[in-house]
Amino acid sequence: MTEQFYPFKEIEKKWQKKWAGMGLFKMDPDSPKSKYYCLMMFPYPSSSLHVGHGRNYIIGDVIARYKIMRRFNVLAPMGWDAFGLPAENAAIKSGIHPRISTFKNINTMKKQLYSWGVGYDWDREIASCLPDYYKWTQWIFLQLYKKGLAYKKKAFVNWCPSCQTVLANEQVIDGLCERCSTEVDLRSLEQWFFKITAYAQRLLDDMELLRYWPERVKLMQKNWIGRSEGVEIDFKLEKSQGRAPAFLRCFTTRVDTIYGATYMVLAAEHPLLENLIKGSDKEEEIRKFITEIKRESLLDRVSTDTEKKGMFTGRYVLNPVNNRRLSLWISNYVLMEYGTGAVMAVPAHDKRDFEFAKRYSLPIEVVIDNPKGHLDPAKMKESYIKEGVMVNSGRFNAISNMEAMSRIADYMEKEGIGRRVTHYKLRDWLISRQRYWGAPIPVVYCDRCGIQTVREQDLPVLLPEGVKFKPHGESPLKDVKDFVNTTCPTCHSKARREIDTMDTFVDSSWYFLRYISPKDEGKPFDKKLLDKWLPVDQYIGGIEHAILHLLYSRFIVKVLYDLGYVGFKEPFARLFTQGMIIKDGTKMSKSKGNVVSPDKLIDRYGADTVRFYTLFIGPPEKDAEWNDRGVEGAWRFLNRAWRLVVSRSSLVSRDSESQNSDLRRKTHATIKKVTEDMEGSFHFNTALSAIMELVNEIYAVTDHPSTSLGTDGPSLDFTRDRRTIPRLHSGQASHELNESIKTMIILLAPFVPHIAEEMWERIGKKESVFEADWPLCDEEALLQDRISMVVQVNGKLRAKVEISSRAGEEEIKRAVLKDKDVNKWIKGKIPKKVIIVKGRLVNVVV
RNA sequence: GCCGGGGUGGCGAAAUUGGCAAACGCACAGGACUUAAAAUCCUGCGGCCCAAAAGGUCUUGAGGGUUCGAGUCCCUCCCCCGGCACCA
Repeated sequence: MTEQFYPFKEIEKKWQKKWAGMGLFKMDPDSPKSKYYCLMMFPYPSSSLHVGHGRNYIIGDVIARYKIMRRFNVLAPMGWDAFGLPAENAAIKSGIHPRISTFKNINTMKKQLYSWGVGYDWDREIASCLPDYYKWTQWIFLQLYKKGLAYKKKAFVNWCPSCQTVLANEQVIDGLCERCSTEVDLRSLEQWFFKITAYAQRLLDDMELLRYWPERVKLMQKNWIGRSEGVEIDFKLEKSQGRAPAFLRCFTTRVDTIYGATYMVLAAEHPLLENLIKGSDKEEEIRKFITEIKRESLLDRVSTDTEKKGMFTGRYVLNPVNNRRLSLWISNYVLMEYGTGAVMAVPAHDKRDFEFAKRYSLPIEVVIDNPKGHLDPAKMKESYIKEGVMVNSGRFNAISNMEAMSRIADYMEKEGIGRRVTHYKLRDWLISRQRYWGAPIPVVYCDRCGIQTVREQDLPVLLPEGVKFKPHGESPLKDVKDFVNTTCPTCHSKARREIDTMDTFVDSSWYFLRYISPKDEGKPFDKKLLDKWLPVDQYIGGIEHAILHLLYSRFIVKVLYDLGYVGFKEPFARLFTQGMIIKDGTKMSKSKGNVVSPDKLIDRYGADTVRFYTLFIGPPEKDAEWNDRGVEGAWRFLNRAWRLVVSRSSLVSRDSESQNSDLRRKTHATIKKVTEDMEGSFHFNTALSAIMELVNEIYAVTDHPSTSLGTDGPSLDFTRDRRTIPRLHSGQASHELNESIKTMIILLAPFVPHIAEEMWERIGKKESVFEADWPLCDEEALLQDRISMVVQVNGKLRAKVEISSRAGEEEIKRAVLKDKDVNKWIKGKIPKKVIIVKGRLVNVVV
């Protein structure tokens, strides 16, 4: 008895072994071919992968395999983002060291990747938790420190009470911890920062180099960096004396509205506030109010829904353009983190100022009038923030507010009352973590010499093994005496080590550089090699890293560029962000219990079926709903293609000339479509559809026992099986049929590599299908003698006309106007116009 | 609130970028093969009118517009998803 279905188990094992043996994914450093660096975001080693994760690796594998077939020298490495909280949290519960659980997980995941048929150059594997890797993470810290880009300061930082550590701004989502969704506190702590703000402008400017990044990712980064241009203006304090400041500086992007300022507001954290209220008769009351605001949670503080509360300080400032006296307020709606912590309030033209003014009955003055209807402050229901004409603004009246914006700024700079400045929302990157499972920050504190960095030759600062994991608000490393107690690298007297570890995003901000020389013990990377291999040609990963990882990596590479370590400004030339796999309406997660494990599916249908379905489910950049029935369809198709090959020796087309040329046309149209999808959009779903159409066509032009000769004809493996197989009357397969089957196999290879290899072998090929030439589309084959043109009458589809493909416009027109269906609709009227779209359509207008 | 991305059959989705809407697949229905089932092969499969066929007619979130022709372009509006958000 022959197999009921294609024997995927043997096939997959066989070819996975062969690829490893032949070094299909080994990058050849001496190859003369052009390089292609195909990179997938390295995963965090969690317990196991589900089919949603699989999508990422399968997409990358398809691209890598395609590029191998196109004769590129492909680098497709894999590694592990192996430091991080989940392993440490598990350790707290189970007592098992994070290193052990991490490597156990790595092993599981590696097996899964292998069983998917996903290939990598495993000789280049890295894990960020290994000393030979984090040594260089620490080295990068030292380079930033030397450049003044790593610094320690006391600041209000985000603290997650559950994770017991600080978090970067980027790791706080809606005031909650990105990891555990616990509400984040603000704490004043001394912490290490990377000065990413020094690169804000360049991170913006260099987006020009990111032509092949998704627009939305660039927009998200732009938004996050949040550049805004405006004017800083000094407002003199009325009756300033004693320790009270002489003036208050505020920032505005709407300097055109300055004549409409009716009060000023300070943030509760404003550093000059203390001296302003001292001695005021309501000092106590104000102080109480300030404390109250400061106690508001971060969440409330930054929410637009939070009620605006304010209190008058009893003081006044003077508007420098018109000397108007403005009352000075404190409110929760002004934040110290942005601008100067002081805002000139223009209720007529700012939503928040309007709300506040209404609540505290502060004056509203219109200075930009609506050209569509005069604004009356007494009747306004909301602020007017659109463009308009300047009014009540002294010498700037009657011009457009857009023009006034630059003219007022000019005037202020000339008079020395204000100057143009640019602000960014981007904050410096807080990299200290009070946790164990991370790279130690290579810093030593000496009572005599102060902060000292560890010397490069003393790296790595090893993470000690014997540690109590339970967090207590400070790094668990604090309790490891052998670790903490050290000597000062400068004066050799007793000193203490920094006990915080680095944010794991530091590890992942440079890993793609290490793949180029992963075993180099003397340096983190080799500039010459790096400049050859970078930037990454294709980076593939999830959209969730649009800001965090992708922004940090860009920053670190720019720093390394400035230091002369690398010769490129951007790490990733092309970025592809794949969509999530959804199940039952939400993304797969263990806690929701909706994960689909690939292992069972691979066991039942084989890796190729799972790959096929994952790729066929929809365009890879979009989210897609997983449907187990769809897997069945992929399985059916692969068997259908398989039967074509195993019965091929007895397969012949019906002997018609025209069918042969139809088949050849379909074959070459498929080559064209698949190649376009591979080179352009990565829309593998349509590429696979096209191959399915080709298979359908092959079936259509061959005969089947059930419809023709029954049991006559050459016998073959499958005849005892009752299944219908395509087969011939007699004779041999036509050249066209052979070509189409061969083409089908090659085109399928990047997507379903195991079955493609086996089919390739079964049609008598000795070499691997990945060594075969990718077929070229013969444009000539696409041409047809006669084509069918669609005919519309007044834009409505009314007929189809068969005509020579070489027919000129006149000939087409004649043929169309002769057609009886067309005439039925023209009803003797004279055509006003006949529009001809060549090769496509004719529209007769009457 | 601002900025993106969407809305097409019962479902996943296609549509050479302004030219036959629904390719390809799933589900479903009918047929062939089978004692039977599974598998396989073939056929059908947006709505409405018509007994059926032929034919007609409507249909891409809603409404309007541009055009010989609109899923695709423009305007107004509704809904879903994502990002940012008292950012001055």
